[in-house]
Amino acid sequence: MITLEDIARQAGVSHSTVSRALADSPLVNAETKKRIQILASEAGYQVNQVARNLKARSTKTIGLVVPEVSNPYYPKLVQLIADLAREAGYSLQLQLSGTDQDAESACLESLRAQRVDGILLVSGESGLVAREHVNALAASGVPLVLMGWVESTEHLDTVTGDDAKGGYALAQHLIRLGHRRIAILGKRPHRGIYDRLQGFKAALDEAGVTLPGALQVMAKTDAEVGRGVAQLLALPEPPTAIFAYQDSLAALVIGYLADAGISVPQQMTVVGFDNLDLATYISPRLTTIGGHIEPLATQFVGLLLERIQKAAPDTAPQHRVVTPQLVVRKSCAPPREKK
Amino acid sequence: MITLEDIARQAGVSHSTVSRALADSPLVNAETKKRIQILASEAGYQVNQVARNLKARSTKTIGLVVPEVSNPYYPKLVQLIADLAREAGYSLQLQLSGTDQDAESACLESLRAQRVDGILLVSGESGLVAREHVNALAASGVPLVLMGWVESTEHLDTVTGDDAKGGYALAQHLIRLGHRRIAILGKRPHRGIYDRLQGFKAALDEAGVTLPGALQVMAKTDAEVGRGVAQLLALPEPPTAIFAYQDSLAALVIGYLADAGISVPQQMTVVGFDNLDLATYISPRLTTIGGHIEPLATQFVGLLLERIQKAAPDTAPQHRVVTPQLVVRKSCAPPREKK
DNA sequence: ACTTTTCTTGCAATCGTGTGCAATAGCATT
DNA sequence: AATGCTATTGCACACGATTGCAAGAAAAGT
Repeated sequence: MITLEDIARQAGVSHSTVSRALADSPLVNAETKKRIQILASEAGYQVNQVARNLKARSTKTIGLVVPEVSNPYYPKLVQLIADLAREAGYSLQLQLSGTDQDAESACLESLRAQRVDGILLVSGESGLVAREHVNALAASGVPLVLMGWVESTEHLDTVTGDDAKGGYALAQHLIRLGHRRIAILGKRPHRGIYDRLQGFKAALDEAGVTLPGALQVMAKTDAEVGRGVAQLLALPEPPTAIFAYQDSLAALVIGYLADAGISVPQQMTVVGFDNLDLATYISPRLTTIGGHIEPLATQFVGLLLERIQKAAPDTAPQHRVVTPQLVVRKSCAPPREKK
Repeated sequence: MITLEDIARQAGVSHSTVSRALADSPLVNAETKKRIQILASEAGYQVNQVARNLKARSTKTIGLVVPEVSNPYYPKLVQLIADLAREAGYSLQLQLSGTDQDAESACLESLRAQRVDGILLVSGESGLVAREHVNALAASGVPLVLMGWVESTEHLDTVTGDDAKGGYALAQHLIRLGHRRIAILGKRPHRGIYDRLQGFKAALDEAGVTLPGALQVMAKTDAEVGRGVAQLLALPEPPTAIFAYQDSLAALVIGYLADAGISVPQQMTVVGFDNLDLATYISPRLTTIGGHIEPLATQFVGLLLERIQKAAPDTAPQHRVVTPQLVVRKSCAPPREKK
């Protein structure tokens, strides 16, 4: 690999002059500057960022920790974050924390070792696993913003979607359509999911709609979602609408309903949450809650950049909240008349 | 940020000793080693990878260039690559080249500047944009493996899926089911798509099935896919099967068919390509071509690691090909009897 | 007691850039 | 001609870690 020194030798000057020439410093004679620049570009010189980073004590890189990227929610987020980071002149160091317990800590360690300028942490379903690591990082002054629904993080910068409001809007929508027997179906709930449910249930309560236990189904695997759907259909009084609290779940539910010969929305209303691209790929296109991911990404990156660039880092922790909205598509209809 | 020197001062030794102690070198007295290790961990010392990388002239990082991550094909690939890289002890530097023409070059420049140990390049729909950059990189000895369907890359290491075989298998499947009027629908084709079509057409040819121009629809946007579907349905003799050569397209097609009151597979057979998770989310679950992404990722990373670790870098370029397989699900049925 | 070996440690150079400071030369000012 | 100013360049150190080499002490051998 070719260095400043190599160029310097060719040009018959010192490496300092080359460094300055390539930085377009006014401290270099205009002609030699030009000459060096041409020489360097011909030689295919490329600055060694590692050395530069060491000297500059900054890497112009932000670390992004995300549980996985096979779950379609995250890629959308990653794409937005990557674009924003690039715009701001930062590289992205992606770390996938997976579902493994230790991995989240390992990711943070690695990012710290690599001296990223700041860290964006998206906690997974199991919540904030590496709590002590995060606290240590924050204490040592590494800019860090947390996304997600984790408790006891008042001392950290956070960005969160107001899932309760989303759930509320969704329930309201179903009630307005006339539904009274509404089921909830999902995988093991974590904090964010919990908020969705709370909001949803609050709206039901206000409308005087009851939610018997038989209409609340928890499934762990895809196959269990199938069994859950069958279970709901087998009830003496089956629901007229199902709230699957993630779009991918809703897609599965629609699939299993189709297996049972039930068409959506004619015979059953289904709604999801998050408004992933997936929601427009399935048929019927899904009514869901959306519009929050973009502002979440914007706030996420924006807050981190503020922390990185601010000289005074000890302002009070911020908690930014983004409100999602109802996205009405084709998966809902009024309930059929009872016969 | 705390350095070796700081620990050294606390321990009353030189920084060299600390370095050796933390590396668990046998050149340090067992007791002092222990003492230093404890001291360092208490102080929360974390090695500065930037400095270490500079000295080691290696970063234990591989760069991954991917067009985007919002197209569901890529996240699956990224996830697999990330997992493999981590297993091998490498970090991942993700770069999104987007659709912009210059961006691909910029990504490569950036990765080279950061002195990644090797580069994985996935070319986008428009083919290999940064051809001269890639050649320069390869010539300068940076390990680089290319994925994708790009012409004139015999001098580079490549990993490719045998899309022609996939297309062939798909057509065969449709023909066996009895279909004779089969439409092809897709977005602007690039090289990989081209192979899919060639294989597909070859199988049709062999079976003596003709493919009139009216049954080949190209769409640029999602909306045009809708118009394309309408167009096909409006034909005097509409097709009995549609090959949408990406799963996401197939999903859209099924959606538009539903809009027109056509049910899949009873009234129309639809097949896709790639076997994304999406294929099981939509209903009916999609018959498609799959199983290639995992081995693609394995070969991709494996070949790069071989190049990185091999002392002799001038072996002949390799071209690894992965054969995909037919995945039969629920989106196909024999054609209806003509009335 | 003297030499040789073994352990342990520190010195100093290195990786490639960036930059404060000093040095030199050229030119203008008086 | 002496002085001051400016433009240009190089020296040398710093960033934080690794590592070959030498040095010193302790132990062992004769």
